[in-house]
Amino acid sequence: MIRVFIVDDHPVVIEGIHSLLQNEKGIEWAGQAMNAQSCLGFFVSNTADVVLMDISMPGMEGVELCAVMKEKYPGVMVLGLSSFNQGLYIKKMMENGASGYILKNSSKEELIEAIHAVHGGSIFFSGETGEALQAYQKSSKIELPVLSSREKEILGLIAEGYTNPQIAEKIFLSQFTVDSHRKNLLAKLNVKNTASLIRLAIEQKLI
Amino acid sequence: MIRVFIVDDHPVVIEGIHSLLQNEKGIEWAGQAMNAQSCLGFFVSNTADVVLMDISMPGMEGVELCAVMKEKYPGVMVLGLSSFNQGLYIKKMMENGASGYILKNSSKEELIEAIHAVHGGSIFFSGETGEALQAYQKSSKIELPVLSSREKEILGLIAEGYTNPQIAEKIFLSQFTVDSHRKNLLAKLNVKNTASLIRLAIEQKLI
DNA sequence: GTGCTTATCACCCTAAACAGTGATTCGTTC
DNA sequence: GAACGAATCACTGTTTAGGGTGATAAGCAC
Repeated sequence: MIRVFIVDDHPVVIEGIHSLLQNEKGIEWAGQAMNAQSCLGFFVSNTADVVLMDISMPGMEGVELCAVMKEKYPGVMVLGLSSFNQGLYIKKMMENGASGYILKNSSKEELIEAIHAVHGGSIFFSGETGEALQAYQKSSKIELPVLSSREKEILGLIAEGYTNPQIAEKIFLSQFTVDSHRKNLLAKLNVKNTASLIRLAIEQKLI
Repeated sequence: MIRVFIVDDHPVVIEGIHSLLQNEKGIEWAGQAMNAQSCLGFFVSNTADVVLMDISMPGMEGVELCAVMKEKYPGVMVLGLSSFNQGLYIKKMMENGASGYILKNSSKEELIEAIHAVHGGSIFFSGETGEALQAYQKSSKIELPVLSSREKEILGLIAEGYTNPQIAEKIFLSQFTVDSHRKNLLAKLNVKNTASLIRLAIEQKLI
């Protein structure tokens, strides 16, 4: 019987996975937590075999929690869990001792396969995340360039759907200036257009 | 022994819960406060394991107090407490680090169960509040229109940074066609430009 | 068959985005 | 005080996006 614990700051995800694992033989629901503290609190007086851990919790809470858990309870296997496919986070999780990584929208079969694999001491990556990790390790050890506060401000407004003229009016600048900032954003983040910019910004939690 | 503290601006509620918890083994009365300042003052030189917190205090005092408490004393578990079953407040409380939520008219058994659950690091919702949260979270999501497979395909390519002419070449269509699909995406998802489109698509997990 | 949706293609026009270049001011750092 | 990055503004292009309109064909539902 594999005891599974989950840490995620989204109740819906907890519920969803709980219902997926319910009635699954060989798997037992150990408990749940919505933040790192709750998780650590649980393990003071309880234990589990596998911890499903959301790594995109506020700040680096997921990644740090993983490190703490593996230091205190090395026998507990950590399976990273996130909404999207992000190389940087996956890599950090693995460096901190995680045993695998799957997406929240994984199928029930994949989830259960991952839990069994990890419990048996294997490393498990769902197909997509494996590709992301490889892609990340190949290409980008690129530290995110530092964005100035003005650039972050404009990036946020772009993401909200404002055009350059609208942004210019909104924050009392020339549209030439907004245009410049926008081009600098594209250059700094090494993307070619708005679509890529917004996607990168969201994935890197810049907005 | 779980030390329970209560914050509520209604003396009657404090008294009522005090008497409910009196003589309950495993639970100790840590103290009480009638506003946020008093509560913070108490925790300067004292502590508790679980704080029952009225979130419908004047203004947003409850919600804000919750955030402050969890920042200063993350080990203290906050259990939201209110007369009404209001999704928005529940959601805000949870976002600010609360571990659960119950109604003031909950039974003694439910109250005690909630305190133990929260103290153990779990999340606890009384049945009704759970429904309210779900209802709220549903309503906060947009009724997503159905996208055709072609539209989803093109949406994905847009998100990867391809322009319309590039997409047209890639999937052997006229760029007029790609243009049409793109405009339909904007119309269906009710957004005005690429930035909003990509943001919505990611947030709604369309890509 | 009639109506509906999807998928395809076409054109016109305006607005916005993107590319390149260069400039001034201001504050900080060395 | 020289060097640097930030923030600002300016001009000129080309490309792309977005708004509007309309058409044809295939497939499905009633």
